Amino acid sequence: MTESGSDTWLALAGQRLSSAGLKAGAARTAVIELLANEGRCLLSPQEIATKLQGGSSGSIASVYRTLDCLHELGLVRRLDGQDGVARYEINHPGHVHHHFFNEATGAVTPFEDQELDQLIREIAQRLEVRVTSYDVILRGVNGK
Amino acid sequence: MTESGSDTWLALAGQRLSSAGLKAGAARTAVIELLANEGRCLLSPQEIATKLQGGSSGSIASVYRTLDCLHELGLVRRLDGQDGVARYEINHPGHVHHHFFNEATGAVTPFEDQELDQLIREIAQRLEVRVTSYDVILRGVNGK
DNA sequence: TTATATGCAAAAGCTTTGCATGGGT
DNA sequence: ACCCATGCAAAGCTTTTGCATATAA
Repeated sequence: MTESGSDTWLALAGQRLSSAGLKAGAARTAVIELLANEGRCLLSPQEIATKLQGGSSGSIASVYRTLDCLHELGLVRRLDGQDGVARYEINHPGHVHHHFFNEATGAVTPFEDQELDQLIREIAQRLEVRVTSYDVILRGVNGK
Repeated sequence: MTESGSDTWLALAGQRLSSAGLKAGAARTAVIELLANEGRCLLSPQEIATKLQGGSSGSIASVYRTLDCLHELGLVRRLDGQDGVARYEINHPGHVHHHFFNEATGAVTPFEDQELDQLIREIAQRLEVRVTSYDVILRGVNGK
């Protein structure tokens, strides 16, 4: 049985965190495990904190600190929503997806498109820049 | 002499605002004229307010209200930055551009790519959605 | 004259930070 | 032992809102 995406991400996270000289505390571990399980698409810090409220660990401050840290290490992607709330999702190397926001319902639909990713690489070449991250955000409504 | 882009936008803005039953006050007029002159690429509300401080009109509240209003009418585009600040630029119909953020310097480079815009239309079709707005955000550094 | 616009100040959020305590290695 | 992590509460920010006044049409 091949290793699941979550497991590889979890392993990568543990590796990078210890490489950075960081120690595994209860709150950060809880956030990371939550992300590994259900962090595939855009969770807000508040949502994460709420989901963690069952356990004894995971103050809102630690959630923010953990997300900051993971973002700096390239372990999560961050999207800043129009509602002034930042949302995060795990960053799977070589497995990018993008987002369609339904403005009528608020629903978010992730999608992939290799052609799009390829074209962006070409654009980066043309601009003579090295792109370390990118987002494609579509907004609209269903139908047609 | 052909009408400049700013003038067409200014005309369109006046038209849509009055169609919406809104009245032309000093503060909003000042913001709109500023945008027409130098609102091609990503200004923050604070920057706009500062540029307006010379005149007697343009409190920060009115700047926010004006931008909100223009955004609802589709007259400006809005991008939410990673620093928690929303930035606006005039929305030229049929003249989309996107943004490269240099993470080292903070500089923003706008770019256009018709192939990209076309591909996004195709993706919208595939997803069976009607896209009313979209952003492509590149981040990275110069070189290579 | 009536509905909208404006400015000020207060309020509302989200996010960050200081500090004392607890925990990993 | 030493350094990092955590929680709480306070502070910092951007943005929104209430309200009285001024102004466009």
